[in-house]
Amino acid sequence: MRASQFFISTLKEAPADADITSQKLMLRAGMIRKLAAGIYNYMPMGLRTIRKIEAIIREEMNAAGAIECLMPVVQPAELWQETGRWQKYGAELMRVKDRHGRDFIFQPTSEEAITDIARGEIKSYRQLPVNFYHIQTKFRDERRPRFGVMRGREFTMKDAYSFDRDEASAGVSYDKMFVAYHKIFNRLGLTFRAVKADTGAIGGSRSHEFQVIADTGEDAIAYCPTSDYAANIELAEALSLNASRASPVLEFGKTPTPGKEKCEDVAALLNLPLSRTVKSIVLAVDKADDKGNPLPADIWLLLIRGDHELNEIKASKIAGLGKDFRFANESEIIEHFGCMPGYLGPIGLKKPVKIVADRTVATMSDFVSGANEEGFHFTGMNWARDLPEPDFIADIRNVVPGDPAPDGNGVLAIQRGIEVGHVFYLGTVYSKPMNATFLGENGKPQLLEMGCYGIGVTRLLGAAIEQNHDDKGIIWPDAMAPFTVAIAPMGYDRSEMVKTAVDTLYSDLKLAGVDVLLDDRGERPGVMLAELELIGIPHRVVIGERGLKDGKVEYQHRRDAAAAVVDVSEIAAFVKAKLVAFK
RNA sequence: CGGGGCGUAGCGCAGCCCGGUAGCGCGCCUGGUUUGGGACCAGGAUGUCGUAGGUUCGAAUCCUAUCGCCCCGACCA
Repeated sequence: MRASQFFISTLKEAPADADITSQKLMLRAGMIRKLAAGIYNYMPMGLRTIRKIEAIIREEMNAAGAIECLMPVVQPAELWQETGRWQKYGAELMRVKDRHGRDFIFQPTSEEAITDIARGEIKSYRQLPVNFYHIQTKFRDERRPRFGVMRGREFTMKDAYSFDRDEASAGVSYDKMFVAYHKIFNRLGLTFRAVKADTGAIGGSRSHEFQVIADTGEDAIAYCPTSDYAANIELAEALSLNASRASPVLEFGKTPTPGKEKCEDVAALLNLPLSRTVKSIVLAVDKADDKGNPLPADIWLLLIRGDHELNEIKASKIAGLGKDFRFANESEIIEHFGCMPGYLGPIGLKKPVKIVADRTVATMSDFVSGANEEGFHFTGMNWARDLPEPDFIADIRNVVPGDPAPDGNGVLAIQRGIEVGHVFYLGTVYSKPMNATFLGENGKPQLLEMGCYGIGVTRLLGAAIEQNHDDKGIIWPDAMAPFTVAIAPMGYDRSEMVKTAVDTLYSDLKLAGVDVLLDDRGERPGVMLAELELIGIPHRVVIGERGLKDGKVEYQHRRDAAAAVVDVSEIAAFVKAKLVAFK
């Protein structure tokens, strides 16, 4: 492609409403333009990258036996009412009425539509297994769109849905996708990690997220460098840090701690490590009588070691506490503890509360906790001796670096990631309400076993940039780059020597099928080079009279600190040898 | 949805407090000189100051409403 025949539109300064690096760079490089909050135009440069990502996804999905189809963006409400998601999905589901007043939605995902296809078309076990996918525009009316294309409202997603005769077969389908996803993200040239993920309301055990590693990621990943354990921190299991509970050594006592409301302050005052303190977190679960009138909320006390953090997802899995807990308000706390937050603890309650101790807390001895009296903490507290054993012992904290790995093969480390893919075993969650059945070998109808598999195509652009950029701009992996090679002529229109060398290389690379951009716009060198770097084309050849006099041109990878001088006669072969596609 | 902030030229911003001819940098257009790291000189174009009301002789500026956008949080997965 000649740049003069293409559309390059860069910005020296990023628009003020861009917040993160990838969004700023995509705007500056002219890949996207914002149309509304969370809604973007994809400019020619950006679309080239999207198409490259899609092509790789298609190839690998097809290779894994999935079959492409295309479901509409606008779907009738009835399907969503069948599964109950018309209500459950909430305001994030974009609803629209047609001219007759009939309800439709903009698809945020396509389980309903594909299940409707499946129940109509799949009649026999002989048609199974089958996996359909499409690459289609999604719309989720996010409360707060942000991070550019990484959390937009409109985005492109590849979503695949597998149908199987039984759970064992569904597991095979799942594993195929798991492998295909590794191939896709490897081919895209990204550093990523497949991590165990929370299965949320759907339940079940099979769910993995594919996280692109980047410090700016929204998700925290716990992994074990010496084994293959990796999980989203929401899910990563925290073992007790004490092998067993040590025998009490200290006397139980009350210590004045005026003004020391945080564990850190109390530990400092008492000259104890933070790991000897226990913090109290008070949660409430609202109750109502048969008529829906509110009753006093159930109050729960969660105990976490002073240097740990509550994991709300884990807490929500405690029987009785459930998903609908909230933090208790001040009056509830005073009513049950007789004290304001800051000095709360499990001893000396005014009213009974349910006490949950984190696994580590349950094995602590001689610990420090609030005395339920302003300005005082208890020290030398011991389970059984000074207070009853906790009602519940559970894993309710986030793992921290250095924790033992749950698989017993080392210690955990934590890094941040951007979720770009998710594979999920669904079971019959959708086939059941929609009555999607097939006839089994026994001639009887059975529910289809399903799995779903998503890849955020447009989010991948942002994730790749978050992972691969420097202060000059984007550094695309070869497979995603809008152009793989840039030729930067110094004086294309002024020097016959330059023009000849440039044109020769350009046609040679084009003939070889390389995606090459010839910058023939006549920009000054500084502008041209700065823009090519901003756009992030990974390979660049600079050709000017200065070098050609000695028969030399320059090659530089976007990550190289300096250019390599290459014989003009060898440059085409030299470049091809550098390309991932030719390796 | 709660809290905070911002809407002035394509982009980045000043002007607003204290009402009186709408500005700066970049970009853009024309001509010239330049051409190996975001050139220089000369000339030029571009705004219903987000929108609608109100106050006033007079509103970008003060008041009210409204829309849009951004940030933090909550929510969602």
